[in-house]
Amino acid sequence: MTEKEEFCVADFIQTQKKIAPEMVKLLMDRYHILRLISYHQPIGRRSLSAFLQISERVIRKEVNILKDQNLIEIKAEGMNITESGYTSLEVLRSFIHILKNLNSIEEEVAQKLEIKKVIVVPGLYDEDEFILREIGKVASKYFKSILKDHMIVGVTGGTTISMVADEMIEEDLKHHMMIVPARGGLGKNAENQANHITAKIARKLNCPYELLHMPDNISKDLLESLSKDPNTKEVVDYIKQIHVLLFGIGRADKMAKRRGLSNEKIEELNKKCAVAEAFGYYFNLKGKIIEEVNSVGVSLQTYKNIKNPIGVAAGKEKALAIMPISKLNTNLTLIIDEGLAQEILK
Amino acid sequence: MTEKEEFCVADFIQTQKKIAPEMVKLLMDRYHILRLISYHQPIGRRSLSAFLQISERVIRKEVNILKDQNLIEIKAEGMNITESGYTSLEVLRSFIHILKNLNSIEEEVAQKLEIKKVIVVPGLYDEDEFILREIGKVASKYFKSILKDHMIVGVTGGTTISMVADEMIEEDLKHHMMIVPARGGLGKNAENQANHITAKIARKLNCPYELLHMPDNISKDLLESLSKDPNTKEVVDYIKQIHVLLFGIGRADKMAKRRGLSNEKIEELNKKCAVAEAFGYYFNLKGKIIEEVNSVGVSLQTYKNIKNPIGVAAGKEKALAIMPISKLNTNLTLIIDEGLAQEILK
DNA sequence: TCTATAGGGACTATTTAGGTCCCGAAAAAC
DNA sequence: GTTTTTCGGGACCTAAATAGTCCCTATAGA
Repeated sequence: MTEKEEFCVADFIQTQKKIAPEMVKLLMDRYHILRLISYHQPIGRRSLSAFLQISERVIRKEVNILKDQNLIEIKAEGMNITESGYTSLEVLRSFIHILKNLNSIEEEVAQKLEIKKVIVVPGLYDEDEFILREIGKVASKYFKSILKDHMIVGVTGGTTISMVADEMIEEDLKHHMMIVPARGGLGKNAENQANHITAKIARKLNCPYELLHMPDNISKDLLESLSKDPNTKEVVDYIKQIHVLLFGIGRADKMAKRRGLSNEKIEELNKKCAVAEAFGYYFNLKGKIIEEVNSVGVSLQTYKNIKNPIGVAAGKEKALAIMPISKLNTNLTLIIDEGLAQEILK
Repeated sequence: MTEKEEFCVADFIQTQKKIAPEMVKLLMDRYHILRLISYHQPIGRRSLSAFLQISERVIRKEVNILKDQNLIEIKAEGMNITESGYTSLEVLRSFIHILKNLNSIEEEVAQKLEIKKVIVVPGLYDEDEFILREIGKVASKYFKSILKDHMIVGVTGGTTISMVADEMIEEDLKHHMMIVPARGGLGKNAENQANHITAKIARKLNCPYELLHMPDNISKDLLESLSKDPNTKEVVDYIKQIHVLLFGIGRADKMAKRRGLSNEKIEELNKKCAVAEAFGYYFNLKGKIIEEVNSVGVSLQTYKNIKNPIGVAAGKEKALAIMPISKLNTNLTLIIDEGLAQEILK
């Protein structure tokens, strides 16, 4: 969809919003119902009602309409979304985007943070954890759209980026790319390791990939000796040439905990007003480096030169962390949920 | 709006139709109300209710919503449409077009008649005479869109084409065109004369024009002597070079009456199954010429060579007349109302 | 000045939407 | 194989929104 087309569709939707304002709520409600069914299928009336805080009777009415339109199937074991329902959901996503005027919010955020592009996903992650899946869908779509031949792609870890990988639709792009983890191992959850995500994305896009077999948090001596390992060296060389970096944005406090820093260290970071963590650096609100951890991953200098950094984040609590990160590289594309976008604009 | 864009908008509308089917009636009703207000303003609740066959109470509710959206203004003397209302109406027109799937009907009609292009205007002229104004709007827009520099444009008479001229929006196209009447005087209504319409369109588009000072129906002797008149000759020469012809389509019987033919002649035409009249010729269903009237206007041969003939017609009764006319020149663009389109497809 | 038509208020009848409970069937758990 | 849970759907009643009706006052045009 080009910009101009979207504008034209926007005209239609704005006019409709004027002449039939009731429709907004109607569409949103049904969208939410359909979306939830697609996530939890097969699901029953009562569970839906509990999730959405809409009375069972109303759910029943709405669901019957969706059934009449062949968007869902109702069986004894619950409701399932149909093929037609899936495609409608896809279209509705853009619909809601325009309906909520998220385009202008995107522009505002981009302007405030002085970065290239912002994509806002409708919904509040803080109130609905499933928004993370939406973000994953949108981010993976955008990520795939900017991939080109012979690109070197880096990915970090974290639940958010893990979701991006999960929601990525398999597709053989036929590009000669290389996907590498942008940082070492961190924390205990195997699913959210950069290595694991790297492999998952590479499998979905049918791409070659390399893994980084070392912890993220590492002593200087060990870092040097490991760097002599030819395999590690290869990956580190790739990292230095990354064209596209898909990364999650972390709060300083939470990352410090996950890294297992000592309580004194955490206290110190707090005192110095560290709000964000990225690539082994801790930043204060103004983007100043407060603490630096030895890391084999992307260095600050490398990051600053990346052509296409894609930051993904969900939840209001990330607002402060985003501020300094966006100061590092103006090429940044940020993919966030609506709640976070509102928080940033405050 | 390009084809591709329309397709995209159509996607949105079809999806919306699925997920919120109630919206169709809602939009249509409000569109009709808004349209009627724009035609009759200032108009009151009760008159609107009588026109639309909707109870006064319902009109009142709908009208209040339109007022809340600033689409209309309500004063003591009646309701008036606002600027915002006008632009919404414009967008809604295309909206309804897609909603009713008129694109596919247009294609069907074009295929059946084997002509270049068909534009179907939503609504039934036979049930709502104001549809003629809609047709006028659409036809004048299309007419203007194909005009180019140095074109010679011909226009015929009739109520339909007169409406096209009325609804044409003034605009100085800066083209060096020449507008001429495509036929002589006919009948008694001054407003509907080709001359009058020619002058009106020329004034709206700020173009030079010529008039044809002679009756359409003329004896051979008189035709020859008048043709020697230098002014007449000039116009006749223009007519032979017409690039764009804007013409109405007439039923044989009605045109015969308007021409003032004798009852015997009319009877004769009836016997020979004349259904259509154009440029002084009477045709049967198969496109065969049944009767030829001496005429200074566009000859059959001239018509067949016109690059851009635009035929405009409203009402089911024109269906049979359209058949033979469309056989004469495959470049024909036909602009008709929905009811007539349905009739043609029967 | 009179009359026709305007919008708006108010009350009532009617329809529709929503809350609640129950039932039999079918999975799921045991 | 049996029990338990969860499913959709039917039934019924109340609350609420919607629509019908009538009346009033203001205003524009004859």
